[in-house]
Amino acid sequence: MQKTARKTGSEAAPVSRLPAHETIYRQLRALVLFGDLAPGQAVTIQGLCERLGAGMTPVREALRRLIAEGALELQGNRRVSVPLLDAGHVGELIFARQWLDPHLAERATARASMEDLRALTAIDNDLDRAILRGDMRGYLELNYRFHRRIYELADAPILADVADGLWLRFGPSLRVVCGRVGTQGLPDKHKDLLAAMRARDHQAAAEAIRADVVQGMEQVRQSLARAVRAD
Amino acid sequence: MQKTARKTGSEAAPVSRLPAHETIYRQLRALVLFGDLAPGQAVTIQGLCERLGAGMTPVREALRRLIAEGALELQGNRRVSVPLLDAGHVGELIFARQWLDPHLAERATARASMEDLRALTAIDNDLDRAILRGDMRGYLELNYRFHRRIYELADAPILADVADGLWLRFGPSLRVVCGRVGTQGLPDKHKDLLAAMRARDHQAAAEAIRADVVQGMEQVRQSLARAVRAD
DNA sequence: CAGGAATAAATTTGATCATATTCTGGGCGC
DNA sequence: GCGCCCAGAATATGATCAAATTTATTCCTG
Repeated sequence: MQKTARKTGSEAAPVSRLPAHETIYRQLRALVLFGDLAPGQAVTIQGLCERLGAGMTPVREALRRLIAEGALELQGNRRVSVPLLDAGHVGELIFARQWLDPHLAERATARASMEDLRALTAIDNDLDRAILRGDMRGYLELNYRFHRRIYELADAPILADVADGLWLRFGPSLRVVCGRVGTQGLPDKHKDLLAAMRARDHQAAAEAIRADVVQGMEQVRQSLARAVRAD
Repeated sequence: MQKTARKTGSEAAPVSRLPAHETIYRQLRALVLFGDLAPGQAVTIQGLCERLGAGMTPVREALRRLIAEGALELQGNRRVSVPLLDAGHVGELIFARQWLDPHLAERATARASMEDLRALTAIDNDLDRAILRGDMRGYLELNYRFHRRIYELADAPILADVADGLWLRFGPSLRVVCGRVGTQGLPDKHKDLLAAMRARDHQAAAEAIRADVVQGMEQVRQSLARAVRAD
């Protein structure tokens, strides 16, 4: 996906060659995905222009993109905000991921090279360290990268796109859960998944990822129900 | 061009107050969905500005949105084109719809009012007339509206969004199929589905929609394989 | 006279455009 | 064939216009 096709051997400035709307998009996406923007929070175009130090055209384009992906929503009249999920929405996300993630994990199990598995294991080890460190942001990023890597390995671009889009929808709420529970309370099934992938056991891989997804998403659902009750 | 609304006391123009980027998006979306743009065809911003009689900022925003939804793709350099599907992509779409559409149909069956069912039946009757008339564009639009209505009735906004996004991806190719086969060669299972929904038979509704989806998508896959062979 | 609701000014924010700048790709001369 | 240059297209800016929310005022009622 790197479009830094220079014919010169050394690339001194690979990042500045990216269009501004692309870099803005990535920054904004990270802001949503890792919870720097809270659910329900309103975002303004001009506020983002100042915050990210950019003109308004690139910001507007990035916003349209995020809105189309469901990461942001425009409420009634032209205002943009981070979506607030209710129990029904989380139920939809659970249903979707419970079907999508196992399928992609099966495909990834069939296709992953030893090198891929090593890289995946390395991410998971970093993830464990982030948990022990109590580094919530690191946990969120590495957990995302772990699942994202599996999507990429599945070699199914459309389904991977869909799965990736789902992450953008519950990212902000996941951050809220971590804020309540702490990183300790979020065990995962990554070890089971990695073992199954190494053994090329499709069935076990699908079951491991299903358990991981359900566990994490149910925690989001319950945390959300608790928030409503406390309201 | 629709700026006919004055700020005079009487509010006579409720609809024309839509932003330009929104109307541009809808026009462009229809262009993609109903095959006025062929797969592989390149689109230029300035060309669209002239074609739709709009400034370039709204066009750019609409394009970003369509690209994010997978309806268009930007190839390495900054050119934008209608995606060309291969067999693998169609396989992914079949897999996704085979799971998503039955689920949404089940939910719609549980929730649809008699009024909803009458409206759905009316759409299907119009669809039949379009087929008899040999009106391909009408067929494509009404078939889409039929399925789209079911998504809406399911009361699952996120899953409906995902399903809707899938349509944007195979819309152009569906048009190509119709161009080869003609409207006669595309029977559907809508009658079975409507009967099942009237009887509130979830199981039968899911099965009917599954058959409809598989039948239609397999035709796309085969037509596409034939195109490759002829290439 | 006080409280409140409706209305009108003001400010904030979004939408659009015209234009300047940068980048890509192709043609021409060497 | 290789490199330079030019046309065309995309990107990005800031100004300007319009809409919506907020704030302030006023008038009516109890």
